[in-house]
Amino acid sequence: MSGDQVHNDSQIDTGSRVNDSHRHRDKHKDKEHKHKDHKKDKEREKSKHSNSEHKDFSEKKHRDKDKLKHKDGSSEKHKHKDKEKRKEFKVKSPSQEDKVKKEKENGFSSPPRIKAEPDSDDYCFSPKHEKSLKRERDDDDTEFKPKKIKTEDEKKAKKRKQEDEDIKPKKKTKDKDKKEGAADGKKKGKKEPEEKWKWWEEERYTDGVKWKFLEHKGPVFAPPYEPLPGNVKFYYDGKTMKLSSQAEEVATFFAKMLDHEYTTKDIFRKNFFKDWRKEMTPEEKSIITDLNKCNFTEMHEYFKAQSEAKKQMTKEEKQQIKEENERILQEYGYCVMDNHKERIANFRIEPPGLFRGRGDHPKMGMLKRRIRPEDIIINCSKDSKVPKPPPGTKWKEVRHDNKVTWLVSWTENIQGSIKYIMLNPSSRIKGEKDWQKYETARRLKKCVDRIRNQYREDWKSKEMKIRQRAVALYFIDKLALRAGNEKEEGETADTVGCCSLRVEHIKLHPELDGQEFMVEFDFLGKDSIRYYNKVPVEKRVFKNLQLFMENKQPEDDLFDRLNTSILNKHLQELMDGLTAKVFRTYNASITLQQQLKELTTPDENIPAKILSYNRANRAVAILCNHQRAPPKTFEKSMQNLQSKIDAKKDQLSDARRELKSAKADAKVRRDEKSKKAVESKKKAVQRIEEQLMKLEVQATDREENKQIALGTSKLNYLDPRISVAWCKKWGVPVEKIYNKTQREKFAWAIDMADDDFEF
DNA sequence: CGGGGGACTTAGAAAAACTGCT
DNA sequence: AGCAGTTTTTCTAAGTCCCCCG
Repeated sequence: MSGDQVHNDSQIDTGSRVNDSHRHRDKHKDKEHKHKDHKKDKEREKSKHSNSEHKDFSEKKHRDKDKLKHKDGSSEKHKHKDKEKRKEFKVKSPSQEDKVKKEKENGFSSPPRIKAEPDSDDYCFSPKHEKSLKRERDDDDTEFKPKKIKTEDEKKAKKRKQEDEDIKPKKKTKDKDKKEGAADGKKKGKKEPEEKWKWWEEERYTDGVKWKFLEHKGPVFAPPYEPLPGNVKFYYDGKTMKLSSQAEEVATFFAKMLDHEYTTKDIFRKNFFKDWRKEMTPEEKSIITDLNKCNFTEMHEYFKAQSEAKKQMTKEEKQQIKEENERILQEYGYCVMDNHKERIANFRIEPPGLFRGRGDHPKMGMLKRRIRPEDIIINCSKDSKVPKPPPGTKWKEVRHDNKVTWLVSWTENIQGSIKYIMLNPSSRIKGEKDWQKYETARRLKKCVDRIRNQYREDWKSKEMKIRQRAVALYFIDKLALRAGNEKEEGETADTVGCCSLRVEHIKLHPELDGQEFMVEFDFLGKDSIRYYNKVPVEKRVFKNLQLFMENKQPEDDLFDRLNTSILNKHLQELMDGLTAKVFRTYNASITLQQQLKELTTPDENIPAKILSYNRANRAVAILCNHQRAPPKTFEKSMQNLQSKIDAKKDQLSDARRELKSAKADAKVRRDEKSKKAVESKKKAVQRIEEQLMKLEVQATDREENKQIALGTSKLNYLDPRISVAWCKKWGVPVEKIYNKTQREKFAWAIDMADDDFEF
């Protein structure tokens, strides 16, 4: 952990980093000039500049010189094709695999080190289970009731428990009833008393198998299109025009978005119009030739009125809708996987609409078409009840693939990618993976010093490729950059990650703001969020960057001999399971842990502790560049808070004044009653002071959080056990840190982390 | 070995739900 | 009760990484 400090210092700060240019849709627009042929350019560049590249690597010349050689070089690592080891859960050849798997922490093979409990040993599997898939769907080994046993769960460990509440997959049958949801109608009041299934105390599948039994009801489709009432007109070129249902539907998509800025964007309009015309009848097509002559305002008004009306609905009506939703949730929102009822994340098929990518997306405005049953692939187990397609339709395919976790998939028409319906984060299948992710990051912690030393050595390598790899890895480690896969030109917004950085994305300053060897980063990352940062780097890195940039055009790749696949292959050799993103997880979690240590003051009250927690969380969010648009109501809400604070201050001075006079009074009168009065005034002052403090803390927290999004890191990067341990250590209720959903997702951590957990 | 497909994680915005007033 | 403000949930785009194929 000591080794981390070095890094952490630089990682934390970054006050300068978040700037107000939240998302730069346009910023790079001009330079976005034809990267079209960028890829080819790159090749060209390589040969063109090959000389310069070599000058430093004299004896390597022949090696680097021509691409052929170059390729050989890379093929070295290629031989490690036997990433079998990585594939721990894959079907393995029994022999060599065994030793490998030993190392696996939550790795689905070795006895889970879970609570590191001494007594859990006897529960370690005897080798024989080993390849057997545990978790048969023995419908009834219910016997055992996992009670709350926290510490002495030795016993629980040995047997697999089965939650009483979980259903018996077999018998569940067609109870479409489910009115129970509606029955005890009173919102959250429902009973939820059942014991939760502790999947983390069970054995895991060791081979690629993800489940043995899977049954579900299939997806919920988007409601069919309801044509507009006759009085809502569309006008073309000033004249009213009745559209065919098909064309009208697409028109409504546009009409609904009318007050969005992007309906004014050229690309959006162009893409929309093109796709809209495809939906028109030949007549419509011949008439409607110019989007600018289309008038959607009546439609737009109509939808506004609709949503207004919806808000005005009576309580009863709203309640009814709510109940209907609950019914659908009960019917379609759950599946049975291996004896347990699990929540599905997104059981509704995405409705049709106009695609809006993030940032400057070349496909914005295109029509996202309606998904029909014929587009849907169902995945479930052979012995389950296969979901029925809506009457008169069929599924595209029903398959039974238990090597994947999805229940439903379809191909989306904008990018041609596959979309899935999968389980909720609270499910076993997601939770195990999440847990495993943090275990991998903790393994990195054990060898990160070695890896850092190695890449520092590699900065001096004679091979260009290795130097590039080493510098890129340094950025990934120090700055928590994403790997940066290459993307297809023209298919998506122009964003980059580490390996895909271009020369134009960094500036070198031999000296800046009084510091030497500064690198200024400015690029659009995932979701077109701008990354802007000025960092001092080591001299060697700086020199290398100069070298990499020599004789290149701004639009050339900075690391022209590197890509994520090369990098990850290398990482895989350094540590089993290591990939670029593990560094983000590791650095995020270790930063949280270290910041919590640093910021928590033992005798502070709970609100102050929570502020410290949020600050630690914030340090991570800044490191990972998790930004958000400042809430529209931010200024106002800040003002409100401030006036609350002012009011509270007034109240406080009033209370103090009263206390004073009560004291004086007591001094004079010296009776019991006045003494009591003093006491109560004192209490009041104290109470108000506390309230004031709370408000002030809140204000600070909010201000500091203006454009920082904490959620992403909390949900995806911070080992929840660190937070849970911190809560336990300082007596902060875990609900203060995690809301209900989050507690469900992190149930495993809440259950297993003690106050002394160390990442 | 490079390109593409596939599966799964990570991401911020928007919608919906909730809360605490007045 | 209606709201304004805040928090939670939903939504789905956009990444990562692996595998397979030719």
